[in-house]
Amino acid sequence: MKELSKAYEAKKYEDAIYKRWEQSGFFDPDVCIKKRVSKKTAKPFSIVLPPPNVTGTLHMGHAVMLAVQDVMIRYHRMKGEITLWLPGTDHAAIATQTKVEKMIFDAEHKTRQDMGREAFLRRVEQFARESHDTIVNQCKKMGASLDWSREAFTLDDARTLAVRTMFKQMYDDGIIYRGDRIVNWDPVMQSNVSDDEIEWKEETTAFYYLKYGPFVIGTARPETKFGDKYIVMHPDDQRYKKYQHGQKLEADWLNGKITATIVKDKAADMAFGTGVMTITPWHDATDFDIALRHKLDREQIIDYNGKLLPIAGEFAGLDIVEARPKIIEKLKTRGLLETIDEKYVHRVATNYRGGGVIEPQIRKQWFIGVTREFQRGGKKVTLKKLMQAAVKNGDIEIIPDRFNKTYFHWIDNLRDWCISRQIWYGHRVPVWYRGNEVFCGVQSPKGAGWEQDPDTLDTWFSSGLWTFSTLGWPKKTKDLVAYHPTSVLETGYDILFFWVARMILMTTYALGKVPFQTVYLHGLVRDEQGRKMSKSLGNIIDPLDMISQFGTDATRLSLIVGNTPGNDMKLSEAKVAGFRNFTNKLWNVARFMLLNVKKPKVIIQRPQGKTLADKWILVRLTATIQEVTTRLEAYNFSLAGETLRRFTWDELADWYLEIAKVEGNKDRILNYILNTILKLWHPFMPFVTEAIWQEVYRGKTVLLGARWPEANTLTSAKKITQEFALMQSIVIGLRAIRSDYRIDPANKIPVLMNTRKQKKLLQTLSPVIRDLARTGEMTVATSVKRPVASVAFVVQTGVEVFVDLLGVVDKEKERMRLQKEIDTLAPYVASLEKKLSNEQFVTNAPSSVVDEQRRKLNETREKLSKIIAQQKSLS
RNA sequence: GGACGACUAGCUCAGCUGGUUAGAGCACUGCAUUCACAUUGCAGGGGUCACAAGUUCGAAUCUUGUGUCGUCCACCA
Repeated sequence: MKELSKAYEAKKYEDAIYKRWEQSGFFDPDVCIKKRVSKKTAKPFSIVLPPPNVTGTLHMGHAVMLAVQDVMIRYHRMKGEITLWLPGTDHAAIATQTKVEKMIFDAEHKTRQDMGREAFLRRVEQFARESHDTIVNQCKKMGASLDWSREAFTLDDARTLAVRTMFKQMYDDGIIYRGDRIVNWDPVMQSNVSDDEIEWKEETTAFYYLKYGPFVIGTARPETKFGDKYIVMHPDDQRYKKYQHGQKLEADWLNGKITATIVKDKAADMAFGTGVMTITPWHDATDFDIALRHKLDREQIIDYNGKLLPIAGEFAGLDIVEARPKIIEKLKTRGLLETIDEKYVHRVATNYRGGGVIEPQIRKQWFIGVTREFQRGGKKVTLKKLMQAAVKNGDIEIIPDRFNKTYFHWIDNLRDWCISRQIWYGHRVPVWYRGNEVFCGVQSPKGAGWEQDPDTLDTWFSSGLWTFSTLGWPKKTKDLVAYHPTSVLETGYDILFFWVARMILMTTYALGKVPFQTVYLHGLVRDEQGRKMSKSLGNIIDPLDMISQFGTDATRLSLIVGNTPGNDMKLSEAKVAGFRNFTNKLWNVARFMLLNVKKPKVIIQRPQGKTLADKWILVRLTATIQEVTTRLEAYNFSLAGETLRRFTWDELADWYLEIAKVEGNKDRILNYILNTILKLWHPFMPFVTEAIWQEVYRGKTVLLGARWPEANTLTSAKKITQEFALMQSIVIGLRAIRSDYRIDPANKIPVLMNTRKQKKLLQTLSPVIRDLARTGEMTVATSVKRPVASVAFVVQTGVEVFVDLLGVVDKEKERMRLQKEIDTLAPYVASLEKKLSNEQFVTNAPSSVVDEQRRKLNETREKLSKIIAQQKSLS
């Protein structure tokens, strides 16, 4: 048997292991079925990978999602389920186009308009192709066991067919419509974006009070006010009782006299300012709604480049930012400016994709009507209702469940979804026009003279189909039947609305099914101070950097342990380093076990233990298998990892292996334990476990394809645990005294034990205790005399231990040491006595609790009295 | 304005449906180095569980309120 190197070197193994996995075919469920016995009876388990942007690079957000999903996938695969993890990338229309536009402009000083649509798109596609391999290879670096044979792209042919089919179906159902509606226009990007793509930024600006006829109106945006000719007030506002709805009046305004009309509408807030406002329906969503309600005129003031139109008179052609102070000047000279509030705080809409300030505009766009009725199973339904029902009736479970509320609240406030964009990269709206004719279809219409709609679709439209478009829809493929609905969707809570909700919308509509049964939402990875990682703060922890420094397993583990659903987590390099230490510990545990085993063998059946320690470690391992399994089933990955870590380090390495050195001859049991813990750890730390597996079993099988361990609870587990705990506390007590009294490690001092009940057990265990505590001769008896120069302590069930110091004992020091013990025990005994003398407690508390307290009281009393006796005997 | 989350040892967090003498990792202190591992071992110090009131025989855990921090949502011009 070849010896393992002293330390685990992740770099030496990882890439080769990933290749080995890919060659094994186990990533592909079809191969898995063939290679393993399980077939028809096995359950399917499927996850679609939230597709990373095709032009992106791996960041901690990706790393955490890959780690969590790979834990689930590997666990279910090992359980024997037919497990599919389907990869893909997202064309991320806006992000990618913006990136390429910038690159081209920086290098060649050309805009996309300079290049033309065709040429520009060729460049974007080329970039996406080149960039694709980067992100894919980075996913592999994380050890993700994805089935690359099924890889998809949101913009490939199969997905394009799905997108067009879906669009046409919704169009035919009247759910997709085209209309003049107010949209969020980004003048910088020259496209509109959906409501969810807006980021509100708080800003302190000046707020102007202007005279408008007999009224005073307030505005933060005087540059939009040129055309204002409606005065809106609340119908119940007593101050303006004398004005009638529809009443006309003359006002002196920016460009001279204007005829204004009174509008009574509840949208006016009586408590705000003067309670009176003028409206600009073309550039404000609220105003637009008011105008819609009362069928008012709308007029465009600002063009799509953010410049003022001729209605602004002498300001026409000016950018709104430069025009504002000039307009204020004019208002002043005309005597229309009443006052200015310089510290007005309000929120400005910006494009979250780094675009400019949003200027609402009315434009003819494509929308998905979320409240439009359509037929479904003989009933009239709406998309909103379908989305609500899927979660409300329990078809989809969201973890953590508090996000249910967030989800419902979002749906309640949901407006029609604007799906058309004026950018070029993406799915073209599948609609063609010829004169007054309109054609919507999967293929372009026959005949000449048709022109296609120039707009593209919101990237989330194609992402919304992801769970089923990746499985082959609209074709009725085997995959679609086998793996849909998918089992789990795992993603960050920050895209609950963007993506999760949209998938529910699309899937319930198109398939009448939910896209997934469980949604697991992870939190954001933040820096050690809890700040978001960002380039400008320079606090980014690069997962690839962590991998190269500490290994993939350590990086993964640091993202799993201490990470709970829906909560953000803090990450530091120190944390990753800590798990690198653990990786090495596991490696060395294996190294030790191999050195102590004659021949490595795969042992799946739990062997019988001979000694107490054997039995104990088997009890603990069995409990660990059960606990880890339960935790994983409950999506409690962090606790599963901690459970395993505790077993491996605290129980196996610190106790059992040390005892194995003394007892020896443990081939069978060591083989079994090693085999089992490698399997248990594999989902969390795939590389180091596979590396050990390959070294141990000479590459005959892959751990990736091994079966998850199972074990029935052992009988007499409780007795075994108690006896072992007694042994542990004796060892710990002895070590503490050695440490306290600075006893040289080479000094093997004699120990005597007084015990009634455990004499035989302790006699059997003395060789182990002697070795672990490094003591000398050990006497166990029912009543031994305490040596003159000795110190003592008491452990469970009244076992008294005397350590013979073979010299003079510092009586004062010993008295103090015992006193300290008395000081902690005495109040405890008192509190237990008080509790048990309380009749209310004895009658109301369950008898098991009362019994337990009694037991503790007796035990502690006995211990305390012995310690007091020891203290007395000192003098 | 509404909703949600967090507040437990110096730091990061466990503590499930109320009963433990409140735990872990890191950091800290002391000791230890042929014998799997110093990316280590052994022993230790450290917490009025944010605050207040309530329910209960019993509260870190349940209820209500307060505070601090954070997140999301909302058409106040």
